[in-house]
Amino acid sequence: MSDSTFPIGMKLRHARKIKGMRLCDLADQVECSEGFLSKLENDKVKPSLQLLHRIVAVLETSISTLFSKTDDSIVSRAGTRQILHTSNIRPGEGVSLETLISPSKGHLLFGTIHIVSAGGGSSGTIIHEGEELGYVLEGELDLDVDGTEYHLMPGDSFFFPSRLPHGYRNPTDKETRVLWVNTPPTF
Amino acid sequence: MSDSTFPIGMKLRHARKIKGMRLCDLADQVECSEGFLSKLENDKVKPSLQLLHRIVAVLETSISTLFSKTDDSIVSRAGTRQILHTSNIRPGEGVSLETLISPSKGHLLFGTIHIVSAGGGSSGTIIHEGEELGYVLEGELDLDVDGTEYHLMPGDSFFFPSRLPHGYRNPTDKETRVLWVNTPPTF
DNA sequence: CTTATTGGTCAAGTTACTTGACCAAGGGAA
DNA sequence: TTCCCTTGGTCAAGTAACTTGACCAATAAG
Repeated sequence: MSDSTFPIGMKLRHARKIKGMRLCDLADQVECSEGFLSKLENDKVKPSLQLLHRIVAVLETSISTLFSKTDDSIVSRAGTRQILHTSNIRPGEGVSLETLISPSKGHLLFGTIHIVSAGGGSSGTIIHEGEELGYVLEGELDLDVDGTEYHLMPGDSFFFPSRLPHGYRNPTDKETRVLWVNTPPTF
Repeated sequence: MSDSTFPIGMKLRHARKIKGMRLCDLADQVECSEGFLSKLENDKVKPSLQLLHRIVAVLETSISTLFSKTDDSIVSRAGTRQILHTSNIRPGEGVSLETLISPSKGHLLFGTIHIVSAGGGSSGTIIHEGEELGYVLEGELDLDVDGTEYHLMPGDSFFFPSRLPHGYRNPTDKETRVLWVNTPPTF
């Protein structure tokens, strides 16, 4: 039973929740039984590779993501974290990401510190599934969610479903740092 | 019915969930019916002030907190947030939770600021499903995860699967504030 | 050809919450 | 007083979503 079973249940459940599906919805689309999916999400059965394939297809994730080892460095120290510059990827945005959780996929949570330089901001309002939670550590931020703009000061926080179109900008001439957590990386 | 009823239902539900109580548990302690509490949390009835008093006593919140205006669901401002006291923790070991996410059902993310008073901390290492992410805003924290202790300073962060036994303590004589996000909301 | 094991199905059970029917107590107005 | 009506509840049946146990077809092994 529970020999060397890799615990993918929780990840599957999360992937399903992200899509707002019930077990019966998923069972419907995957064409298997609801009960089996329940047992699967509770790590009480092992699925066939074929079935698993159909499941990850519907949930829009991948088997490799599912089985990737979740990084176990528990604590990350201030100043020691990997910093990614989005301008290396898409030029001219002036946003850096300090990774709180090593983005080794398969996590349910994803956390970064958005370091938004003066005048910088996000570009394309990315719309995806999941939820976003943020907390302004330092500086100010103009956050635009679903057409409404919010001016945030240190200590303010925000929360919204990722499906709402959203973007942000730092209107000041000082750097802004925002702790940003969202559900899953979708890698 | 829904005339000028201030919507306290969700806040009550949230306060209850924080304490890990079911409707029947609360009904038991408050000495009223489960059904009435359900309707109350769904803003379908108005309670007597007496009953409400007993409820907030058990949930360790206050009527004034309950009726304080929570602004828009997306942004919550520093200093305006609901504060809950956890007391399934040993008495006198002050930990308060400042809720970042205005309580609503079905969220994937749950975020609070743990305000740990000098010498305070969690007691029973609670084990549940999901993942935990934290960031020390201010003060210091001794975090114990799966038998290993970490001493955290401001700006340090941590991340671990909730299934690992964990607890924390503030070893200093200054208040510590930790931004804490987890998934799923404590059920 | 038996006998086990694997990968499932199906329907009954459980949990936690919700809802509708009802009811006792108090407070006017006639 | 009696009648009615609102308020603040109770109680038990209903429901949504998940879980579990019994079982079964199709290989695989002896």
